[in-house]
Amino acid sequence: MDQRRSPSASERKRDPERTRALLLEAAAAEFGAKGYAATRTTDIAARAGVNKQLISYYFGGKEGLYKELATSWHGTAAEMASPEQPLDTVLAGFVHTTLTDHGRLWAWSNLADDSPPTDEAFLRAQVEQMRERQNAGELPADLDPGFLLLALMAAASAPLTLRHTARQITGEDPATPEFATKYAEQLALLVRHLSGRT
Amino acid sequence: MDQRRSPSASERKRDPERTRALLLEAAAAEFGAKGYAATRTTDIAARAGVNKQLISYYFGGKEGLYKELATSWHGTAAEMASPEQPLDTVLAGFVHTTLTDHGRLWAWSNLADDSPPTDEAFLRAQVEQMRERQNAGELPADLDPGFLLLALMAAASAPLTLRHTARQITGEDPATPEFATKYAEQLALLVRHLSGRT
DNA sequence: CCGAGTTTCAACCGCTTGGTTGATTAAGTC
DNA sequence: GACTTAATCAACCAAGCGGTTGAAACTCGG
Repeated sequence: MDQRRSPSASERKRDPERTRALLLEAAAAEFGAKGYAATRTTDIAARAGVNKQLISYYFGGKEGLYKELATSWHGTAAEMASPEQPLDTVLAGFVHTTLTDHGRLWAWSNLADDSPPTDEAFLRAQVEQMRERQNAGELPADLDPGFLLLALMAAASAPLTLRHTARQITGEDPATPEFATKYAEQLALLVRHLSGRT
Repeated sequence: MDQRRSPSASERKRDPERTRALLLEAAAAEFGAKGYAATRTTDIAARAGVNKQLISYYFGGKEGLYKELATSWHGTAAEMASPEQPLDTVLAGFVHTTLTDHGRLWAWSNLADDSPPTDEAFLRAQVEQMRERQNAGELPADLDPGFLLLALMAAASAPLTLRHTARQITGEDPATPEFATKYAEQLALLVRHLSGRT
């Protein structure tokens, strides 16, 4: 399986792990760009630079590849769940994941009926964090923490979920780091108003 | 559906307008539920209760049907653009369009690369309205009105764009009128905090 | 350097897709 | 009531889909 040995490894001709990684990366890009249904396995293989049969060989087909991605996403989400950082930093991090292939994949899977990448633990932790921020006076206490989290997450992912609308409103391409940074700053200002401090 | 005609209309055998309407309605439901790529013309025809060839006959195919829907949506959006209503009312209206087939269609088209339903005039008017609300002290003036509008629209459509996430956070089905009402109330509270009034 | 096992690929397959065809039925006209 | 036009349908089709096959290319222990 994994003979990740030192010598002659740099330009190995056959390298299954590298092939797997290439396929996962390519699949994230394709699925993220067009959604599951519109994605062609041929395109994934072409982007990865390998034969399309390898999708079946390594992942058991298109769906297996998709599910592997959906689960691997959990890790990405969790590492962003900074425990006690200021809220605007957390939001900024969230805004920036908007630009990644995994972020786009997450948006697609939220709309579709298919298996949602259930990372309930992560979400529960985030709700709890909201409640703490409310207790600390950082956020208004009369709001339901769950709904508040939902609204903030949705607002943060606007460049992704409302991509065309965002472009029409601002005249800029929302899929750029510059846009994300600027938008995150505005969100920081917004939550500052929420906390009562002008 | 609506047989609003006087003579012998109740059970007409051939009725092209009715057929067109049935197809449009069915297409909105199917496209809204699964997105363009995953929708099968056979399913649309079956839901409408007509032969699938009529899609080509009346709309020139699947894509023509989709585009017809995308343009007809503009009207729906515009009528919601209430000129001088309180902001929370506007937001509540927006939250509730989340439940409609057209709303779901809008969400899908925002993610996809395909022709965005450009209703620029509507959006420009909304931005201008934001600016007025800022001048009136209803909203903080140090925020960019475009970004503010974007954030509020994204937050309002959270039950739609972050459907699974919303369900996991709240434990309820976000696609119900009850949820929309409750969520709209929370948003109203939120914007009240934004305006500075506790 | 050989043989066993792994990794890769070109070619192919059955199925589903969106769309078309040609015929059938109803409505309007004189 | 024959003729024309519009509306509807069942059957069919080429193209594209995801997936499989069987063998070639490679790696590595002996």
